[in-house]
Amino acid sequence: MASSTEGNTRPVRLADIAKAAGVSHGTASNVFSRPEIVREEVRERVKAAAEAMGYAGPDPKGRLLRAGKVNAIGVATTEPLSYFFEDPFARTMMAGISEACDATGAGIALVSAGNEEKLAWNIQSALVDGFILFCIEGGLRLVELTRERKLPFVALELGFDDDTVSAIGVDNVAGARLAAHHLAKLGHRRFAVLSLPFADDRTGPVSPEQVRTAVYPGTRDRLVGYFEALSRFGIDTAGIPVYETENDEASTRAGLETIFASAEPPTAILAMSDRIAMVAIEWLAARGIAVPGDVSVIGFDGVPDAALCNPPLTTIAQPIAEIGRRAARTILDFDGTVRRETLGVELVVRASSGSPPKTA
Amino acid sequence: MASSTEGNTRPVRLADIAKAAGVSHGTASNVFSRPEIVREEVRERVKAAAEAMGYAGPDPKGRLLRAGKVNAIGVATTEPLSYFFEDPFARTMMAGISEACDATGAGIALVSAGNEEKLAWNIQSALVDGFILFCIEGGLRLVELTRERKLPFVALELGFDDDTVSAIGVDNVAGARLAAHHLAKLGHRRFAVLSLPFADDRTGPVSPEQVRTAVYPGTRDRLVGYFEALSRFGIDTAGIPVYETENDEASTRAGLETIFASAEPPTAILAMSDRIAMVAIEWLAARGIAVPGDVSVIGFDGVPDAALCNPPLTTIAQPIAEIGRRAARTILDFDGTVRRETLGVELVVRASSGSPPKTA
DNA sequence: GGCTAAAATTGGATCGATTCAAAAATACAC
DNA sequence: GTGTATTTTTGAATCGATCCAATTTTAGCC
Repeated sequence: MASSTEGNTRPVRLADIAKAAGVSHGTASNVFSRPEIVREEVRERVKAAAEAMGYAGPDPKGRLLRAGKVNAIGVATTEPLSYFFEDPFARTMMAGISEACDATGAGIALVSAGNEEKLAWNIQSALVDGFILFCIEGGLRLVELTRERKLPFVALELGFDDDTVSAIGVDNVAGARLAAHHLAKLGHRRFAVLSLPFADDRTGPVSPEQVRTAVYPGTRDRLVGYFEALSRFGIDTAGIPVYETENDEASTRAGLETIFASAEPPTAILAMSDRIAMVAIEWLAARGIAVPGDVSVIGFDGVPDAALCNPPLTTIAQPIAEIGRRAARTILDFDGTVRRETLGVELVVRASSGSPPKTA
Repeated sequence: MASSTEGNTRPVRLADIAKAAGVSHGTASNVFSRPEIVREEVRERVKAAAEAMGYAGPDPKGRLLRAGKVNAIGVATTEPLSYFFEDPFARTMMAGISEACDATGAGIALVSAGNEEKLAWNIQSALVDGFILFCIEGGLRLVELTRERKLPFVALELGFDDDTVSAIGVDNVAGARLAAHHLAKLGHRRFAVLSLPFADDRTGPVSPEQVRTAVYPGTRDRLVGYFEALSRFGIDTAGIPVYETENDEASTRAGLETIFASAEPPTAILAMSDRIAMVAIEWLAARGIAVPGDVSVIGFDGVPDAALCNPPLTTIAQPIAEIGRRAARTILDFDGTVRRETLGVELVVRASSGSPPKTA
């Protein structure tokens, strides 16, 4: 109905209005991209023609090819797209990325896909100037896929061992050491670890052998840090149960069931993420186990929610938003070099950790 | 250093490897887009040439121009980009949009900008097949800007009066009626309204005159709903203080200060968003005013956080994620028609509302 | 009016691919 | 060995703009 929404046939190109206005396509182009260099009378004539023919303005598809730059950065993950809006860690990271993008006026393109094949296609065809990779599960594959594009990219979080890829993350060993040291110093001697995945698609108790061959360096480093600190307190780390979760509710609960089925349950839980820690706190509360009265819990990440849960979570805080900002800048100001940054972490003591019970 | 990251000179085009492999560019193109139709021997030769020359695969920029479809939908707002990841309402909406996009393999491009001019440019140059508009402040302008692109788009939330634009939202009048009715039925007689903006860049107490000329229909409708329901209880709506906030902490607090400075403060607060309501609850708690003992608070939206605050918030729940899903589908399955949908809302009674105090 | 400098306009080349009708190569049958 | 059917390959046309060197117009001045 309305003259503006024909919706059917619509091949109005710049060349069409150029012809209609009786000027060359060069001039027509200038009317839109550098209006100041075309004579007013001509400019108005072209604009009028554009208006009359329902021209939508220069099509960015055409401009893109010539210009080369998209002015958007892609953020990719193997998780579903909703991960970006639901996971607290991802959200905080995205807020940091957003900030850097806002500052330069760049856009953000979210890339993800259900299956491998679609993911590959989506990465190959994403219209972006570079990628930030959320290397959760399948991070290695994600890096490989992205490398094919030969665009700048930076891996987040899991410090990739591969020195040829740019990465920004934290010192996981140091952070984990801080966490374990905090609890050991409070007097704890019986620990359990609720871990992030060591490799793709695994879950369950972990043997030392499996730890050694861990695919995800971040997970491995955190465990190394825990054990290093505990060893210094004379604790036999070989006896500490390590349960691998998928950083979700179901697998964490399963881990807790296993761990607390033991004859000598732990008085302290080292959780490799705040999400795991918060599920643990909830599970313990539901079982009538006091936190930190009976069991202390420490998380890892320092997501905003951790301060709000009950009791507030003691955790190792990463500068999440800052990592995001730096990642975005790495792409935005790409200079052709590999950039690997390790940021510091911080122990944030809240109410979920305390001395072990006297009876224990 | 690494052969893959030269980063400097890199104009390897499909045509280059075609020449190197001694085939036409048509055949070279087929090797990547329809490998099954080219003879194996040739296919391998071309692939080898591509590998040798460090070809990154067909550049999507080139393909795009020919193909026409981007396979991504743009989500635009006048707020900063971080809004998508920080605001609970936006997040829930985005989760719904994500779901629909995941299902069809489409990507999401986030569009925003600090100032008007940049926003216009970003919308004009966004590489997307259509837009979903978060019409918060400046929604009208956003719609105008987007209309220029002549791509399918749908406005969210604020039921646009303009019947020529597709929109998905809820029945604000009905929802507000539900809210006011709930509180009035509990016995409340002294109300205050903490409102969303009525027009761009405003804040402060609102006169009836201003309400009538409200620019944002959503805000207006909610107020109409409140007043309608209260009138039925014989309450003089003209005496109800309406304070316009910007849906943020500062302006909401300012509103509360004003409202509770009155000689006869309200026993019930009608907040037009959960965010406002949650700030109000916090503010009241800090002043030692019991919720719902002294003052009842009801929100609007039904964001997930509302169930977790203390006390849990009574609110009017919109099917936020469903709105998002439908909006995305409207773009993805665009058929050239204007689509306007109004979804139902639901009163969710939690602990923030109760009978007014006896003394009042 | 004639001349020069400055401003505006032109139109071909380019960005990097895909498409498709026509031509060439190969396979098969007799 | 020839003719037909089938599979491959070719190369010009197209997608929609921007850029820029060359050309044409206009402006300014004597």
